[in-house]
Amino acid sequence: MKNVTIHEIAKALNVNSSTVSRALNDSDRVTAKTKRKVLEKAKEMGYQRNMLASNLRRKKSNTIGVVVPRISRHFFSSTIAGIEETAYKLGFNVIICQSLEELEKEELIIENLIANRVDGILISVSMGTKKGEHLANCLNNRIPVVFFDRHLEGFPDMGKVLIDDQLGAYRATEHLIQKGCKKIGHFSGPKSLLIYKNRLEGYKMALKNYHIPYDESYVLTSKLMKEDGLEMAKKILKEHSDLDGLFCSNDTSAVGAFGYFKTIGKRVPEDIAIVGFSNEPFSALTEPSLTTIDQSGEEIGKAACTLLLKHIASGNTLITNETVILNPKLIERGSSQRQTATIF
Amino acid sequence: MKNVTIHEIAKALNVNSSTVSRALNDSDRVTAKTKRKVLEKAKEMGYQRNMLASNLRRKKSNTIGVVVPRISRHFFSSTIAGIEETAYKLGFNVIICQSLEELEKEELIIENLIANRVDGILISVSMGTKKGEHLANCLNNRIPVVFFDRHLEGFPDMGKVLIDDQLGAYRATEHLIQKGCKKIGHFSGPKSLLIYKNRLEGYKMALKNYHIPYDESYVLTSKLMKEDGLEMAKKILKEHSDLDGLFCSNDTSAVGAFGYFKTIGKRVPEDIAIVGFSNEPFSALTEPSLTTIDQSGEEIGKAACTLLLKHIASGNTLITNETVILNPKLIERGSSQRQTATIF
DNA sequence: ATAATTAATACAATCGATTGTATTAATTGT
DNA sequence: ACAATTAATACAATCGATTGTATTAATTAT
Repeated sequence: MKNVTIHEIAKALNVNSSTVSRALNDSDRVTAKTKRKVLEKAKEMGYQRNMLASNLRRKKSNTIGVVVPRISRHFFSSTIAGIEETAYKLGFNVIICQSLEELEKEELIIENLIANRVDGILISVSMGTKKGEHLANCLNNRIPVVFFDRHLEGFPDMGKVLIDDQLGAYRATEHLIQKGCKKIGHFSGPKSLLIYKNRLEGYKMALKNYHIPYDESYVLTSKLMKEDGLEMAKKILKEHSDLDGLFCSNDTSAVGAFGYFKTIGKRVPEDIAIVGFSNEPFSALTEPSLTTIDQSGEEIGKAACTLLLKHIASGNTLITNETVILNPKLIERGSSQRQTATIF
Repeated sequence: MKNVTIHEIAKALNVNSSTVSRALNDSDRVTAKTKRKVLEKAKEMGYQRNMLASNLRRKKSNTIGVVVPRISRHFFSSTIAGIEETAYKLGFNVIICQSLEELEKEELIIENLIANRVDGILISVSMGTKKGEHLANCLNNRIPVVFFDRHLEGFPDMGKVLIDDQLGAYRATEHLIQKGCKKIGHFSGPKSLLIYKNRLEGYKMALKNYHIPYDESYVLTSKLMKEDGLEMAKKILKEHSDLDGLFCSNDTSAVGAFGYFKTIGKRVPEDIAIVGFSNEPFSALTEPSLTTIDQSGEEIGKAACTLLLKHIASGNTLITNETVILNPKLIERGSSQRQTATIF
């Protein structure tokens, strides 16, 4: 069975293919009656518009490319959910690609997205991405780029959607203080990553604001795996048996600490209140459930996609350093629900 | 800056665009010297091949469409990872779409994939998908379809990659028996879904094989949320205080049961051993960690993609009911590690 | 040295939809 | 009723790459 094109329809109806095209696109240059006839015939013949041809002619693909390090990470998949929802509403398709944290693959992906003439690109760069020539190349091809979450410095012509890590950490720490904690520890991550530096800053700032002295020995650094959490919990308790609150830079390490506290009979949250960071899906499932900071991947995705589509719609006036900073949200759960110390 | 096409390159080098095209495609109809010249010029001019034009002409998009209910579910995102890896190796692009469990959206997606002339479609149908006209329509357009995980009955011309749920459940139950459990409960899901029926069957079969009488009252049914797990745990213990093993049809409900057992002082695994199903990322993080059945999304994705690409490569000889059934794997963790009862 | 063969490149049609311009048909005004 | 205007449709070029066929150049054979 041959592929049905507008030309077949035109022939069958004895009209010109341009009329068919206009009818299918609901142009006002064609009568309602003709439209009806065309639509009918199209359905009858099982016509499926060829987007390749359409896109080629219009020089628009109505498609945006999304590049993330790894699709199976919850944060990214929820980001994608947000992007998809937004794009979908405006009739855009989404091509999703994963760099697997490798610059080389990321470069290939970008090359490919350009070749496919996407209308724009959303990217959260890989850990291996130090330089951004491949991204600059997008702009050369008049394809706007918006970073979300992980971004590169020095690209003023690209939009950015970031989360305020410092604020998130501040809120987490403040929450612990408001729950009556006086001796609050902090598990930090590799200082090479900006997010962990910012979270540490937020922690410090909250302490300062509430007149709690900052003590370096309350801050431990690791890769924040579950085992690290356990080890750090052990270590911090040995040094500070009076610990009554803990703010972890991610949920995984919080779960590790959790486990250790339980084995030695410390109760959570009665003896030690815990707040994590990220709101991983499992943090609602722990016992007690884990208070944490929600980065809302969905929100980030929506914001990034909105920013990108706005610029596409504006006919690609280059994005001059437009940066959206989102506020993370505290998700209060069991691990921090201790009776507030009565002050009066 | 104008978009560079093969024609610009041709003009610049004073050759014909067909020669440029062939040079770029490394055809043997053009001299090595000319190829070199063309490649050089192409790079110099910043040429980016227009895939839309190429695909239109070749009537191939080198792209496959993937449709899943929800990208943020770990199982699906790991499936996609497997698909991507396989497709990528063979030079195929992947368009990922989510139906959000709605037939209507799924239909739109399929429509769109056909319009974009994808070379094939991989789909795990939505819960709302009862009929498959939209999928039949793919075959009408000579686009092969392969189901993975969730499939529709009555489509002999589409490939299928499934997991043997019954076997998985059998292994889970057998494992509990081998760990010395005698009174094994089972949390089942909505019986409308085949997977839960099959898991129940596997549970029964294991009991039978090991001469343990099947008792209906040891099987509870729910939607398998965390709260359901907690409730069911409470209920089953009330009726059967001698419960010493529990096989849950998913990890989430297992975590719920977990929590309840702990609050009433039942130890896991010493008093009650637990096995879940799915190997969600959080199941390695619970305390103790959860023994479970791994469905290996990656494997399924790879298998499905391989099957599809095989048929695309074969020039779309229709897939006559090729079905691949994968074996789930038992992941032994803490929640089932009790000393094996000495028999002698 | 010329015919025969092969290699290298040029020409032109094609993929299917879109769109500016031209043409014909229908409507309105006077 | 005829010109003027507007509505509806037809024509033809275009998007950029591919590919079968034709042509020219280079090589080999006789």
